[in-house]
Amino acid sequence: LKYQRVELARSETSAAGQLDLDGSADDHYLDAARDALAVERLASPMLDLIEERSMSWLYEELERPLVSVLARMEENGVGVDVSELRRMRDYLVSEVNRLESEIHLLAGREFNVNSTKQLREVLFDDLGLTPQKKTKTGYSTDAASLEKIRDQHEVVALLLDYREVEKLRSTYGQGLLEATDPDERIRATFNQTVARTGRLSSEEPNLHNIPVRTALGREFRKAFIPQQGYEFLVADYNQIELRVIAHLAEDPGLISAFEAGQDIHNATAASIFGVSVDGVSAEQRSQAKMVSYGLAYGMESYGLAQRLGIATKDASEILESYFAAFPAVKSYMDRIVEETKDKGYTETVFGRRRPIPELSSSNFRVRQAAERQAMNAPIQGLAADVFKIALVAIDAALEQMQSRSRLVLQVHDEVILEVHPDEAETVHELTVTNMRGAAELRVPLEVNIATGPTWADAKA
DNA sequence: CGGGATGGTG
DNA sequence: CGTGCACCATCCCT
Repeated sequence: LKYQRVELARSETSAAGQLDLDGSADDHYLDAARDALAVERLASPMLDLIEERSMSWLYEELERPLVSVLARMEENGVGVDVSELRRMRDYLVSEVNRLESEIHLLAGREFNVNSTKQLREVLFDDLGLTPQKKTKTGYSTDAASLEKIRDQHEVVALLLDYREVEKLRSTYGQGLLEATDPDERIRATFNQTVARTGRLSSEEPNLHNIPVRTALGREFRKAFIPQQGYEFLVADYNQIELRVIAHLAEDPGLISAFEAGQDIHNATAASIFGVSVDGVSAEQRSQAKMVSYGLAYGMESYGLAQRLGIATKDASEILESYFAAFPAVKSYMDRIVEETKDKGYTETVFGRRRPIPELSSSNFRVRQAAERQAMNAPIQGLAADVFKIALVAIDAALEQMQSRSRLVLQVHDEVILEVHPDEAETVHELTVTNMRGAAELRVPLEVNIATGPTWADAKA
């Protein structure tokens, strides 16, 4: 147990024995006593460090108040419709069984479909299909690789279906039921000090990755419900990371698109492909979306090509067009990498730091990964700051009005409340106001908001 | 137990 | 040559 200038040696724990009044010494008490001692010893030097690094606002006004907000959310938990969950699990179990049998039939033998090792043998040895990329242990069987050999054998499409259904069955069907308390609520742990960018994370269970992209997966959101007589209110930031990029890069084109309230992906596509905003095709909009998000993470033409299913050369042209249309974004990315190299860490306007020492690595790959982190951390970090400010403010506003409505979930840029009908209008209003007003960026913050009887229904 | 592969979210 | 950030859970396998 060691931190900076303070070290609490193992021997110190013997002093904790003094708390053991009845003599029935127990590891549990020793641990608690050691924790208490550690806090006592660490508080002062750590507060000094916070002050020294000008992080007092971040700590006193944001992170510390957030502790009790998250504690309340954890304690409340979120309601689930257990019979709906069971129905889904049962359906998924039967589908998995059906697909497994069909796969065994087509493969010509029984094997564990969940074992990549066995699956590899079946696909590439028995059936002689064409391997795509490699992993550390052999040929890859991931979805992208299977997609490329879909036409070589009819079992491949079934495998892709199987993977989707088995994922939903195990992680969500079975997993969420096992995580449900007797009062039919799920209580996750929200970690405040795990994600290096300042985001929150959720574990046991992870409520930050409940499916939404496929129709079948999205069904799980129907099982998340408010307490009897209440309604869900879901509010999320519209394009917060792209707005943060516009803010940080001070890019005139991005800023004016957001100020004009344009559909940002349409506007981006129009700029990249040199067409009018009305003349953007669905494919162009979709490609523009991939470019916008990809670049926030330092994606290169190869990666873009993989995701768009086009030639690297074409992807490279699209990227060039993007940076030509939004030149400030390019210079911002270059600038932030250099700055981070000098300082050794990235920093958000609210003072949140992320050290990135690997920027000086002699290993090219490590250094390149570090550069991408340096590009991404200020963006994801500032978005996280803004979101946390809103969360604390919403909670304070609810507290102040002695509300019966309460926060039950948050997912990076989205908050979910269960709202008492009498408070619907007030809570709607305070949620939007506090989210929009969380920070003053060079572009407006917009919030989508909707209500409904389940998480699935509360989508605008 | 822990690493690797895979895949779910923002 | 390798190729997008941040997480967490499940399953296999050693």
